[in-house]
Amino acid sequence: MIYDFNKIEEKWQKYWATNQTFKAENQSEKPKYYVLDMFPYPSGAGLHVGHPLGYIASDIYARYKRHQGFNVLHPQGYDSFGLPAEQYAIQTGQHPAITTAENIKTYRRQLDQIGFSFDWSREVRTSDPQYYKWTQWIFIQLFNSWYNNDTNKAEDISTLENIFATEGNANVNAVCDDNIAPFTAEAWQGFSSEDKQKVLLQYRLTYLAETEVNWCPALGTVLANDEIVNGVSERGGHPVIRKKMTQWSMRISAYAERLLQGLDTIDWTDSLKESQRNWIGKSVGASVTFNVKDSDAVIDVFTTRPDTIFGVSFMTLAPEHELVAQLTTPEQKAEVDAYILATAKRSERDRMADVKTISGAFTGAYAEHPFTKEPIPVWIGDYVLAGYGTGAVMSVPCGDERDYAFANHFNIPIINIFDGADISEAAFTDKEKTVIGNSDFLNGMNYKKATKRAIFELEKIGQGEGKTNYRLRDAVFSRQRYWGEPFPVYYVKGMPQMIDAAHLPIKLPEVEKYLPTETGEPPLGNATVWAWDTNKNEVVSNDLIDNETIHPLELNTMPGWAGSSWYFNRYMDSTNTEEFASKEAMDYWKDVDLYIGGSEHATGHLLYSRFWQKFLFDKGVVPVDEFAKKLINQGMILGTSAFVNRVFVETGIQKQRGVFISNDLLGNKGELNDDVIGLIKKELGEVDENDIKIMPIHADVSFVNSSNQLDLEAFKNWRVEYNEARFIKGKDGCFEVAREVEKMSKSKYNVVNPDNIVSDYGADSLRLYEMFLGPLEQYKPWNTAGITGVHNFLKKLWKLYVDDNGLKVSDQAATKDALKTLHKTIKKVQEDIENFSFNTSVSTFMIAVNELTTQKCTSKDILEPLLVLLSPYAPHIAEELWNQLGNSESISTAAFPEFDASHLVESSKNYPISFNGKMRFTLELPMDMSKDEIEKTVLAHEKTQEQLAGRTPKKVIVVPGKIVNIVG
RNA sequence: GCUGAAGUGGUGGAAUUGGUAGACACGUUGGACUUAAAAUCCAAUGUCCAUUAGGACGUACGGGUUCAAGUCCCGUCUUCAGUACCA
Repeated sequence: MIYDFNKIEEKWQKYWATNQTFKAENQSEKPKYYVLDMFPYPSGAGLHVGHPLGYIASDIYARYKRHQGFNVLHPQGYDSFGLPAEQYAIQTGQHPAITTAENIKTYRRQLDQIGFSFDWSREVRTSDPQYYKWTQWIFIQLFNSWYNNDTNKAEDISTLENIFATEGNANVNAVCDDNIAPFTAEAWQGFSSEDKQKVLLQYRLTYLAETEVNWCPALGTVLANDEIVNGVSERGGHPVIRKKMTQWSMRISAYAERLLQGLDTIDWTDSLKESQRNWIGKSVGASVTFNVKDSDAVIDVFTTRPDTIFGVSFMTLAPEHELVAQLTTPEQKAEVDAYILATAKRSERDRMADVKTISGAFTGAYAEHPFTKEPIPVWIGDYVLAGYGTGAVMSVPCGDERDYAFANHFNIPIINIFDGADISEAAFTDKEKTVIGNSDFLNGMNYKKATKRAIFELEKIGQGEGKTNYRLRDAVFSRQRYWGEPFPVYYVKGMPQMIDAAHLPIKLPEVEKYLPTETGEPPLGNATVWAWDTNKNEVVSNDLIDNETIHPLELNTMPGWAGSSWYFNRYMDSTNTEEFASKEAMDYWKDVDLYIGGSEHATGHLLYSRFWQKFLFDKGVVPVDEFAKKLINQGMILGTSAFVNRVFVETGIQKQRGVFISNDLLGNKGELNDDVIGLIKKELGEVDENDIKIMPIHADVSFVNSSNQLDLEAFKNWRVEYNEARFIKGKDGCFEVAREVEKMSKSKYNVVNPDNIVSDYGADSLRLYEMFLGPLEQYKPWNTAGITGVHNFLKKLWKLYVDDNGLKVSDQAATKDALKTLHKTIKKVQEDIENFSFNTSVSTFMIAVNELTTQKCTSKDILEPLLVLLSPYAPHIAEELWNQLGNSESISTAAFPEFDASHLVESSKNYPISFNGKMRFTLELPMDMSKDEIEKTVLAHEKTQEQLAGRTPKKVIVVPGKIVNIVG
């Protein structure tokens, strides 16, 4: 009987589906364990071999936990709103829901054939109205909440209204917009409904505000900071500009401190926590108020170095700062205006790329030093960012490199306020070695003391206080797209109103075109049935809008991260129509025990999800305030791209035909030698050698064999322009390509599809091989050639159980050697799984099978438990053999074999005998031999005498059970 | 610049507490079987020297600690990822 993997795998996949083997129950006597993958966006290209890597790892863990007796929740779903489906809709007119459904079908087929133990009964799709109903519901909860700094949690907006009605807003300690005008209780009661709504909007956890956003004209939408890479859009690489727009924002900044503190309570990778810490960007310092000479205006700054306040020799405002126009003197106006215009023209990208150029302008105004009352010139400069702190800094050139450079450039005096520091060449920035001088009451103090004292003195004169600043900005939540969650929002007199949760979901309307409207409104502006009837509580035609009972609906949709910020909770009770998930289900499953996904989500999905979880926790909706206890990042599988070297002659002949040269004819850096130039001339005729250029061009990796040789016919037929291609072949008559490791991507023609691997080698081979490639978290290149190794292993394993006559497993008692092999394997595999070191356990299985084959082991006592060990990794073959051994139940819940150390006890050890630390020979000695005896035996040995060649050893180190080292 | 991760044969990688560096695979070479090929099996395979016995060198580089260092300490270099004037 041969190992017919295709048949076996199909059989068991069917069995698992029919018997709902992996369906998790919300009640169980067993302890719970929740294993989650980051759910995929179902793209049109389908899965490539890189995608399942993390899924295989989590599946192994989930299956292992089932063997350990846990009730395991291991769900899967789709993050199915997104840009590619919409772009496709724009191009083809095909509704994104249709393409999305098709893509999901492909994904499901591909996932099923790899044999994952997902509980598909809990599948979620973010674009399903039954799912986004609850995304909209959460949005409403956020709208109806404010953040109370006194209780340090989100509270219902009604508690805030009560405070306003009884005492005004003077004593409210809330996270809110800047510059909210103070009002009394009487004033509040006198406000119109619109005025009240305007005020409340400044406190709500999601709010409408005019914000400067990253507008991408090519995509017709706003992008979040983490959707922009190097100044261009992450998807598509289109340019991004700054633009002011009214947008929904999420007051994530309210949770900055808790998001930071929470990191200490969760077991996530250090690098990931570090990126979140940097993103939150906490800095402790002081806010300082500078009065302006001859003006009522004051300039607020934030500084982390209040101890250097006597070193201030100028102030710098961001060019966009609101006071600039007011402060600029008539004499300086022309210069300042010109500077503002120049910086506005520079894109964000230019400003970032060009850090070294110092530029700025003097406003003509002077601020007043809070203590010395000396005048301080006020400058503007684009090294100060409008978006951070107050958009203004007190410049201390002696203690800050940027201020130093700026002062030098514009010949502004530099005051040295550090004792014993040399600032003739550069600023002195070492906080630890700081001794303040030339600073009145701060003289002689170190950084810590001086900081405290400076804040104390500032508070005394009412011109400053200690302050903590966070870099984390509120997140823009509106997108000008079609394929996203609609907001449950309509507008009355320009003020946003929430639709009652009872009427959710508000479904996406049909539109004819998925592009922005001609007036520049988002795609939903094309919808003709997109108005809210407040009497009937339903969406009605726009024609009926009367602004009395029928009002326009919001035209923006929610961003990609909306649906993914809470899906892990929905899996706990995904079909619930009454609640987002039942309390019982959430109390049982609580949180994700193991979350596996890519590190690219560090400051996007993983931060927003933690924010929403904390908010929902504050509202009593979820039972824990961190959603994932442990998180592991899987590395990426990279593609090995193939390049054909195209010979290109600058004068332009031969262009259309294309002449290619084998890679082995070129030097390491692609250089040409005389012989090769001769060959090229033979092919192209007389050309000037200096005009010959070699251009590597991507070739599809499927045309290339494992020896890097190109299938010329396949390449010629690939594209019309290559039909007539000519090839200068290499030394062995073959045509060789150059190879390079790159990200796996369709555009690089290096994608390897798992479907082919599964049909050629089977899902078990694919699973094992993906794990065998290397440590889970590492980036590593894919090389299909190596898969024969694990495939051979499975064939060998099969032969251990089955031969030409069928099953050959016997009831014979296990030999000592076989027991040792088994228990060694149990120990190692268990340790490996718990350390997520899946690559080494594959090796361990190989060693076990090699050993048992040598031992000619047929004992059921050995071979049956071995299947349980293997089943998380290669579940199909394990189920099949388990079944053939006479088990009627699935292997998936069989108990994990118990390790018994007694089988590993050795009676002797093959000691390495070293001389001066260098191993020379080994010597078999009994384990119970004493140290002295070992030393005596080793010294008496003839090989030792040979090594010593008459010398007397100075010292002999004996570590029983480990090593003997002779020094001398 | 800062932060994080890493650097071991031709390749992927192993060595969990300092104790036989290169497990396990791929590839390569040789052999068996075969008319041949595939499949399978066996053997060799870090580099260099040596007919053998054996020896020298060897975990990015330079130092150090130790009987013993891929592993610990100090310094340097390189690669990858994230971040980017954050006051």
